[in-house]
Amino acid sequence: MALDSTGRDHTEDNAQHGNIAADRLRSLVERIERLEEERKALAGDIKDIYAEAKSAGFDVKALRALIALRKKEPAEIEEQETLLDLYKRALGM
Amino acid sequence: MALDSTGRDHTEDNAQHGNIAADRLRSLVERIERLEEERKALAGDIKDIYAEAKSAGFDVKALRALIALRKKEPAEIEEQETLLDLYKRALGM
Amino acid sequence: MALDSTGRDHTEDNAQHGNIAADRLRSLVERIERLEEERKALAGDIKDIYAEAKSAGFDVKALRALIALRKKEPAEIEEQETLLDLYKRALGM
Amino acid sequence: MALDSTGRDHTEDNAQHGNIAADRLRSLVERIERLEEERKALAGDIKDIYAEAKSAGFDVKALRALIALRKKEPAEIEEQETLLDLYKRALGM
DNA sequence: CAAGAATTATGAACCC
DNA sequence: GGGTTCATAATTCTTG
Repeated sequence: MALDSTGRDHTEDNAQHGNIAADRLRSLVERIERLEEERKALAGDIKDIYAEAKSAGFDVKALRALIALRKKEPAEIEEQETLLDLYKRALGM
Repeated sequence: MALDSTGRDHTEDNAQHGNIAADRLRSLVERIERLEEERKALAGDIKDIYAEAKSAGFDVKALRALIALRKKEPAEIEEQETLLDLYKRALGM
Repeated sequence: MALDSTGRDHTEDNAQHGNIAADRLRSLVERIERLEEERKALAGDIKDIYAEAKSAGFDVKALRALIALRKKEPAEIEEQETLLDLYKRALGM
Repeated sequence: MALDSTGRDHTEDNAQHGNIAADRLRSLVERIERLEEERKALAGDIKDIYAEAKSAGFDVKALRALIALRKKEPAEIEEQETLLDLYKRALGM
C-alpha cells in the first residue's frame, strides 16, 4: 500500500523507506500529466480540422453529427434494437 | 410479464389480451415523461436562482462549491482534505 | 453587489447593514437546496417507475432508449437533417 | 467552398468536379476519426494509471484533486478559497 | 467489490 | 465580450 489517511505507510518494508510512497506518487502524477498533455494536443488538432472544414464551407454542426453517427451506428445495430423496435411499434411510433 | 425479445407475451392470461402490455407500456412512458418534464422545470428554476445570485454580485462558482460542501458529511470533507494535504506535502507543494 | 473577494460590501447603503448580503446569500442557498431536494425526489419517483417496469417484464435499457428517442426525434427533424443526409450520401452511407 | 444546404457546389471550377467536395469531406472525416481514436487510447492509458494508483493504495479521488490543483493558477486557487470561506462564514459554517 | 451506465458539473466554443 | 449551448469529464449508483 501507500500513504493512507493517517500519513503512515503500512507496507511491508516501506516503513523503512518513507520516501518510497512519495516517489511512487510523483511518478504516477508525472505520467498522468504527460498523457493529459498529449491528449490536450490531440484535442487541439481535432479542433483545427473542424476549423479547416468550416473555412472550406462545411457545416461544422452537421459534420459533428456525422462523426457521432458513424461512431454510434455499429453499437446500435446490437441486440437492443429488436426490443426498441418492439416498444416503438407498441406505441404506434 | 410483458413483451420480451421474441415479441411474444408469456404472461398467464395476457396471451389473450395482446394489447395489455402495450397499454401498460404506454402508461409507464407517459408517467416517466411527465415526471421528467417536472424535473426539467425544476432545473430551470435552479438555473434562474444562480443567475439571480450572479446579478446580485455573488460568485456563482464559489456558490456552487458552497452548496456542494453542505451536501457532504463533515467527516468526508475532513478525510479528503487530509489526504490531499498529505499528497501535496509528498510532492513538496 | 454583494460580498466580494475582500469581504467588503460596496453596495450603496448595505455598508450600514453588513448582514444584508449574508441574509441574501442564506436565502439563495435555501431556495436552491429546496429545489434540489424536490428534484431529487422526482428522480426517485422516476427510478421507482423504471423498477416497476422491470418487475412487469420490460427491458429497462430498451425503455430508456425509447424515452430518449421520443425526446430527441422532434429536434432532429429540424434543419440540420438535410445537411447530414447530404454528407452521408457524399460518403456513401 | 463545399457542399451547401442545396447540395449544389458553387465553387469556381468544382462544378466540373462534383466529387471534389465529397473527397474533401471524406478526408476530413478520416483525419478526425483517426485523431479521436488516438485520443480515446490516451484516455484509456490515463484510466489505467489511476487503476494502478488505486491498487497501490492511493486514494483516487484525492489524487484527481491533486492533479486538478496543479493545473490551476495559484492566484485562482487563492481567489476561490477566499470566496468560499467568506460565504461559509456568512452562513455561520 | 468491481464494472458499467446515467446523471451531473465543468469547461470550451459559437453566436449575438 | 457575455451568454448560451454543446461536449467532455467525473462522480455516483446500480447491477452482476
